[in-house]
Amino acid sequence: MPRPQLDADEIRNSIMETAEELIRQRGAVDFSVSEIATACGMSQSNLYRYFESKEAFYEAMAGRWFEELNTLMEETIASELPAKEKMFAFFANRLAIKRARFEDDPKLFESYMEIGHQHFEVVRGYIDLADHYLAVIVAEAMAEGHFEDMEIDHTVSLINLMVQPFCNPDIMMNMWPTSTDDNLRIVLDTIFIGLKGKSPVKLDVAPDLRIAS
Amino acid sequence: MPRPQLDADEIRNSIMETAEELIRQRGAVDFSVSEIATACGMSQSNLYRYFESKEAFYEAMAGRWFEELNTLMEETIASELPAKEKMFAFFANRLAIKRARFEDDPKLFESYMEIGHQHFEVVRGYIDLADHYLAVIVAEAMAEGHFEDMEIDHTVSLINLMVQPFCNPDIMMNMWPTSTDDNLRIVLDTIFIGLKGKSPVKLDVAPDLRIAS
Amino acid sequence: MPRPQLDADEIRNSIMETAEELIRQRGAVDFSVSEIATACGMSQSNLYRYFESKEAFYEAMAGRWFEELNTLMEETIASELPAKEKMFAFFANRLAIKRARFEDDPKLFESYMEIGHQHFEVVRGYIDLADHYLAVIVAEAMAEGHFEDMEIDHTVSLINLMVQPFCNPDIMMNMWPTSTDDNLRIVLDTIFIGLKGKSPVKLDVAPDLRIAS
Amino acid sequence: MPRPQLDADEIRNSIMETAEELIRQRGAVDFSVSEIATACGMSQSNLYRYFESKEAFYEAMAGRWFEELNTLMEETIASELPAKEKMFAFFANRLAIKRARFEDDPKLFESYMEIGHQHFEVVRGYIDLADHYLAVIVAEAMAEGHFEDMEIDHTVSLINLMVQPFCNPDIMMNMWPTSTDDNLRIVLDTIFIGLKGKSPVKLDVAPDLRIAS
DNA sequence: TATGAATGAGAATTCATTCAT
DNA sequence: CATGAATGAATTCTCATTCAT
Repeated sequence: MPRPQLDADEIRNSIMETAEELIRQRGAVDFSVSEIATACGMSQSNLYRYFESKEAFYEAMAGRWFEELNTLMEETIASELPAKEKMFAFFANRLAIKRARFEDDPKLFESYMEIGHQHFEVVRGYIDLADHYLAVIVAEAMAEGHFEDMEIDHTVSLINLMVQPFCNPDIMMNMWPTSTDDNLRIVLDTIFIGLKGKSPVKLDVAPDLRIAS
Repeated sequence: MPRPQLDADEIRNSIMETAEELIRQRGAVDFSVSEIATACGMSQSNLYRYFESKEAFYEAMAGRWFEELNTLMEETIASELPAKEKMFAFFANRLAIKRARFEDDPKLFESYMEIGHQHFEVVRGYIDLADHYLAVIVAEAMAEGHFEDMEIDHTVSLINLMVQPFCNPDIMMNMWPTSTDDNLRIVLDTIFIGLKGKSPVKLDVAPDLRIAS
Repeated sequence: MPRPQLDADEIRNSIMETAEELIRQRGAVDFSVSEIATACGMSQSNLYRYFESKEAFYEAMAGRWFEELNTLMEETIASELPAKEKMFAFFANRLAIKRARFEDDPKLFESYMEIGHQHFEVVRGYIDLADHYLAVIVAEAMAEGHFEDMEIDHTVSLINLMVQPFCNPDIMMNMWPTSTDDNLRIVLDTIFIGLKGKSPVKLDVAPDLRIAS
Repeated sequence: MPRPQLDADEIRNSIMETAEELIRQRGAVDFSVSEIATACGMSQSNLYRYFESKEAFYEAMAGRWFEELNTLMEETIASELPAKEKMFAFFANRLAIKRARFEDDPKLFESYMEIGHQHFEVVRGYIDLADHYLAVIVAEAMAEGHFEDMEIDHTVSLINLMVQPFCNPDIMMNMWPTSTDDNLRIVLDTIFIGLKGKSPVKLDVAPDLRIAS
């Protein structure tokens, strides 16, 4: 009578939780498989039952970071908001989560950043996905008459640039009090008002961060 | 007749230059002592004549990054400018150097960042020193009547916060076009005008980054 | 009511058949218990119900190779043929099987050779047994008047030597078209005619392989 | 004053000699780097100073086996003999060496065979080289009027086939007394006399091993 | 001053094997 | 009868570091 293998995922998760605990204590740099295994109270070899390789483990850890964010993005995209509100939600929802995480444990937050830097493919995947979704929203916005005379890719990349402080955790970490919902709204307002096809170039020169009261 | 030991320093330097070259080519992650040694055309063991350990080597590399910046800070501090101008110089001078370095070789710049992350004690030392110098300037400013009713530590940390985009290379790397002299001046103006003891708290909410055209 | 334990043997057999399939696909080198288990659609641990160890499994595989050959040898020995015919049958019967196997799947054949090399004890057992049987036949032949003045051991080993290309699969693999029934008969004829006690040494020089059209 | 690094090759050699000793004692299967290292009285890590990897070590061992044989082949090729004599020398010279080695230590011989099986690329290289040289000789023979109406590749492969028992150590090991100079000469005679373009196909069927008195 | 030689600790990974269920 | 979980020993390989010369 085979035991249910349902726990596999649970164990995987509990391993990752333990690993998080480890990270909380000693940072994310350079821990060895055996260290994690010990922390989990199991043998190295057994860890390999749950993660194909150390690399895979790190990927899973990175994935874990993005799980909730991904769900949120998808939900936002699926919602029926008008384009501008959808875009706001798109950024604000995720901002809220990141902020919460940071406030919960800044050091852990930073450690996840580090993992992200070291396993950038995973991050890159998330970024690409987010870019894709943003493009979808921008397309909707265009259908509603916004961003006239602009090309969609150009628009997406400009928005991405201006919105960095509310997206990019590296920056957020350093500019914490600035990365607020309020400022996000101001930036998006500016974008929706100001971004037209006439003078896209000016923006590279102009104050791309006219973040205001 | 023992030659002056100055050679040692020269060699140390040339090693570090070679290492920089290496980093330029292949990033800063994970190079081994033997790799550096080979690049320098010497034996691993000989490297140990010049650096006590790999750790020490990295520290020296990190220190190297700050050398010029440190000198500049000291010179600025020693100068006879009025407090506000001194503070501007204090930040602008270093900003100029960092900008130059970044423009010279962005990848190398990033690699140094990485080294900095991994050997944060060195960075921390520099930051603490900069904080100290900033405190000195703030004290001078106070003596001149600025920042009335503010405590010095609080003032220093608030200034630090607002001035991040012109200081913190991690942020600079991401917000390159924004981290300009002009914007720096605007920020400092704002600080000198706005920073008074009455409502320090407001700043967390208020536009801490009124960076303008 | 315990079912007859015969099942066990059946399963053992089906495992080995699956293993053979595996070998057909990817050679015999270095497969792991878990690989076999997966191929058999069962757990590693369950394999241990049927084979005490990996070693035992390989032994069984090697044994499998010899099973049919062993039976054949025994039958031939038990038969009532005159010694010379019996000896011919002794070699020709097995040659036929090996040839059939080789022609059926040369790669599998080679893989079994490999297993044989790596688990030579099993092979050795078979060889010793064959030697023993050959000795029996030689004894019968002597009783019939052949090989006069020869010592039985010497005779056996000389015959063995000359008969290698029809016995030793390593050689057969390389000299396939030569290892025919016809040539076998010629060799045996030569042996029965030529092998007398007077000048056993001559054979080292003389035509030990007068294999002819 | 740097110590001479001349010894590197010597050490490499002495390691291989020790390894040979090891092989003599316990066969060639599956020894680990650490086992060799221990036998050599050095640390595993130090072995890596002399061989880039275990694979490289095995390759060197295999290469070692062929060194002398390669030299001999080259010398023979360079010699001024008539084609037929050159071909005889080509095979006989190497046969002599292999025979000597076998007689010196049959078990070691067998172990080298095993290494060869497991690192066939090296062996393959040698075989290809030998094929190439044989082709050169055959070309010379053709220039002298032999093998008329035959294609060179076909001729080479036919010769290779017939000459196996004097070339292929796997076979030699099993047919030791047969793989003599005398028989080699007979085979080559047969080849030079019999191998003509008229009926190349017949040979596959016909007595390719008419090794005679 | 500089070298080559050598090492020991530790890395990831694999695998045969055991055992409670 | 069969499973999944777990392990421990082994393997190859890397690397910072030391030391006699």
